[in-house]
Amino acid sequence: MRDPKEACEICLSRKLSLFANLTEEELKKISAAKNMISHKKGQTLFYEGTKPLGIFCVRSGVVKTVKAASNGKEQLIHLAKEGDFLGYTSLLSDDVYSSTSTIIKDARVCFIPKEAFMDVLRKDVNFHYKVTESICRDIGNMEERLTDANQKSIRERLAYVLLKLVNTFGVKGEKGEKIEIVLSREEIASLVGTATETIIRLLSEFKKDKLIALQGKYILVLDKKTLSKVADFYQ
Amino acid sequence: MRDPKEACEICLSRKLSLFANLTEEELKKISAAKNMISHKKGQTLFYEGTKPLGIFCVRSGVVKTVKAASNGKEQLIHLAKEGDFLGYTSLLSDDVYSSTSTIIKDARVCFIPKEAFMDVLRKDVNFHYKVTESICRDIGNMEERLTDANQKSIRERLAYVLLKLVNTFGVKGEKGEKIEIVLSREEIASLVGTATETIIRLLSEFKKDKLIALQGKYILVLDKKTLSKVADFYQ
DNA sequence: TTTAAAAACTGACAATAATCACTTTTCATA
DNA sequence: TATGAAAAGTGATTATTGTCAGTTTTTAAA
Repeated sequence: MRDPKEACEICLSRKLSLFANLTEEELKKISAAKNMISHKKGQTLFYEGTKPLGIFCVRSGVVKTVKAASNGKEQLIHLAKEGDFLGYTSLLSDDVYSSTSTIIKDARVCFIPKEAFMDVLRKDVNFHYKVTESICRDIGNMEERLTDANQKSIRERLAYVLLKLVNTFGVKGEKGEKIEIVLSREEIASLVGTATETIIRLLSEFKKDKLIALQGKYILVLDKKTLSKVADFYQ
Repeated sequence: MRDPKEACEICLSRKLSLFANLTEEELKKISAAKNMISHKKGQTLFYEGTKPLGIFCVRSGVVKTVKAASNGKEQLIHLAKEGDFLGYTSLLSDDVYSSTSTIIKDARVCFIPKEAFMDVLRKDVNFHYKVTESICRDIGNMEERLTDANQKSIRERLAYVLLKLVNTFGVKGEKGEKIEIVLSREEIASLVGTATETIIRLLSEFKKDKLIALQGKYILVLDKKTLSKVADFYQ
């Protein structure tokens, strides 16, 4: 569904994004070129293997990015929220999308065509710097995730993933912090890199140990401190 | 050991690097600011957690980059050879080094101080593009590695690592391709993300199955086709 | 409200990989 | 070339995780 545009100049999510410090003029250019589209859970923004024609900027909602392994399994690479850009690394390396992005919480997403984006990148050195800086930070994060994936047990990794989720999507309540995003057991499994059944079993162990609680579809993190310990060391 | 400088202008490795298309003037600036240092196997270029003061460019030899997991284990992140840059993502994200880089094959490495590097980056938009493009490609590679790490068995991953090594360091011989780099079983284990004993056992299986052969310290890849199959599917 | 499908969950079992406690081989150097 | 240390290799055992074959619960739509 194509929405009436909301100008980038007045967009609140923008403040959180790489566009935070663009000039009025640059924002107008992008606003003029972009589309804002409302998406329902389950809709897909782009598919692995197709060619990027621009970049996506999340106004609201949550988008998951998934990569297919050559043996058919799937890896959840990233969860994008308000202010996050999607698909720009493929655009910038002039490659096809390395992964598929799908809405998992109803979202409004702006699409900015390649030319408008590249134009700002070309003309605004500060913006280019910010982009570079952000990508370099991503590399650091990926190195850490790779290290964890290879050197830690599933139990440690799940604990770590829960802590990351609570950092990004956590909302403090009376008892513990609620992860304000619904992920199926299968999706958590694909994020951690394990079988769905293993996630189910570990979550109920964590629950038994009072590290987490379940509130309907949501996970409440009760004991971050102990969870951090579980994430770091074989107990 | 500090060496007499070899000017970037006449450096053969440069053609393989991100510096390939710099102007004469830019190269002179960098040449003037840099140091070339010869390193023996085992010496370390920089340590995880320290602040980058510039970037490293490999003239010859091989450098491994290793990251410590929070549980004390180690992950081999990258093997850099002639023409490869090291430490620039940490520099560009204004962060401490996320990993440690150590020589594993006697090397000559140039150190380019931050200011000289940033100066070229600031003034030469094309160079900045090339850097961005390269980092974005790295992101794609890391996504693939993460997916493999999480979704594949050790056997598949070892097969995949051997294929990657032969692509990068392979030299064709009469029978198969020789991986022209000496890695200990422990280092291969840290690259694949498993125990040393597991690597030893799998390598001798691969040898038994005539996928590889051992020639002293070197590994010969005999059957890339079957190895690719092993890398992709549970047999 | 019924009903079919999807998701969550459980238990048994098998497979994979880690760990430990060695032996053997290789290598550097005294 | 002797020798001690490091690396490679082996075997037995255990722990972890995956797979399969279900049941139960939840959800969405008729």
